[in-house]
Amino acid sequence: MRYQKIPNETIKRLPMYLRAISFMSNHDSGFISSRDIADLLNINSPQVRKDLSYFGAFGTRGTGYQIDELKKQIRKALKLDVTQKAVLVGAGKLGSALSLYQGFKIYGLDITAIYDNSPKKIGKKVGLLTIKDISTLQQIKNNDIKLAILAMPADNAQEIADILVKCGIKGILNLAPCYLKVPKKVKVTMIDIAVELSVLPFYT
Amino acid sequence: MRYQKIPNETIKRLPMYLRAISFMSNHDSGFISSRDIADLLNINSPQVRKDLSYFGAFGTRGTGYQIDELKKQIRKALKLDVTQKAVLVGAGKLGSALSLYQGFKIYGLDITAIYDNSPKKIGKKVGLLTIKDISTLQQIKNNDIKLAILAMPADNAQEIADILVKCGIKGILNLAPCYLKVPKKVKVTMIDIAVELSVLPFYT
DNA sequence: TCCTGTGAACAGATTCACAGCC
DNA sequence: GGCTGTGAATCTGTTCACAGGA
Repeated sequence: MRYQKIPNETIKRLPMYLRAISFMSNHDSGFISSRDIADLLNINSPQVRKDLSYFGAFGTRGTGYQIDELKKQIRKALKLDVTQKAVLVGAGKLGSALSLYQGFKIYGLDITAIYDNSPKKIGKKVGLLTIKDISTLQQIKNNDIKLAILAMPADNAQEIADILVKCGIKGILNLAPCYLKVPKKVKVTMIDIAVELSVLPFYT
Repeated sequence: MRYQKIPNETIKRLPMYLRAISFMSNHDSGFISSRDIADLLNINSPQVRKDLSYFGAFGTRGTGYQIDELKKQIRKALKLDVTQKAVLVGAGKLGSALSLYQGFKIYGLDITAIYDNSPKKIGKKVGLLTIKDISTLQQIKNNDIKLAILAMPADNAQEIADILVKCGIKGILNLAPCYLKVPKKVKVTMIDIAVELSVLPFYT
């Protein structure tokens, strides 16, 4: 395989492949084909093969992909072969829902701390984590945490984002309905459920 | 303007423009330029103009777009000029967070009901809504509801989706980490926060 | 001069067809 | 026969340059 720039769209699909494989790990043969994956995600199979081929040729012609090997390769491609620590800011309903969510595990993501500014919440437990005072957010600097989830109202999200960037955070998942200004080296993904819902009527 | 197919990417950006405008409604002049919008969203201004031009030419050269008119036109393009009713399935932490979220308003989206299967929750209130028994979900058939949000575990999401489709739902926002099989005429958007987070390390 | 509207050039992503190996 | 890997063709979306009106 010659070097090619990897499309962003490919990167977005890789975690979906990983989950699809987890769904099907009960495949008795230990192998899975590009078509198996494609059917589950409603895409076509050359797409799956092309995506995977950007990272090497680890399938077997006539047989498919060995499941454990494929998982390992996708994790490696996404840099998820080491556990990635994340910090959660905001312990409202959304934040606590996320801290209890088990779906991060298959990606090797680990929510290591949760912060809030409400005195009522600080010190309380959600799952295994104790909610910490947001004014102590700088602590994360020493803990090799590269990811953050912002699950808080929009009004002081920028302020928190600035602190996170200072603490060396490299990627932010922003669930607050506002646009964050960050240095170019920091990657921000924004999810706004209202935006996603508002697009649906167009297609009806 | 001649007829052209409207890119999906354009449709995704329109609600963002709408929110950007809402942010800036305090613009004293009553006008806003493509550059104002572009700067806020970190995109470039010809993109904004091209997107808007698919739906007609409602700007004024030298001046920009009249804010109220622009809002009206974007709402119309997205079919949000009438209130779109949505039903929420799942009254866990995520579901109740959504039912209390005020951000749907600017899009004319109205959460009209919330359902759950837990006897503990049925009958309780979240905000202004009373949680209804999921076994009565068919009620929505008579109420001109075209949208649904699935905020529930993956295990019986497909079953609920089937009922929703039978009830005439045209668009589903799926927050459960599973792929839904629905007829082609039904549009499904899936949001998986773990997937979004798992993509970030690649870019670090 | 300022800013919109838009065809044309360009860049990015998907699909396809098929060679190659099990 | 079955399934992968991949260049080439196609399709989709973005950027640019500039004409033209306020």
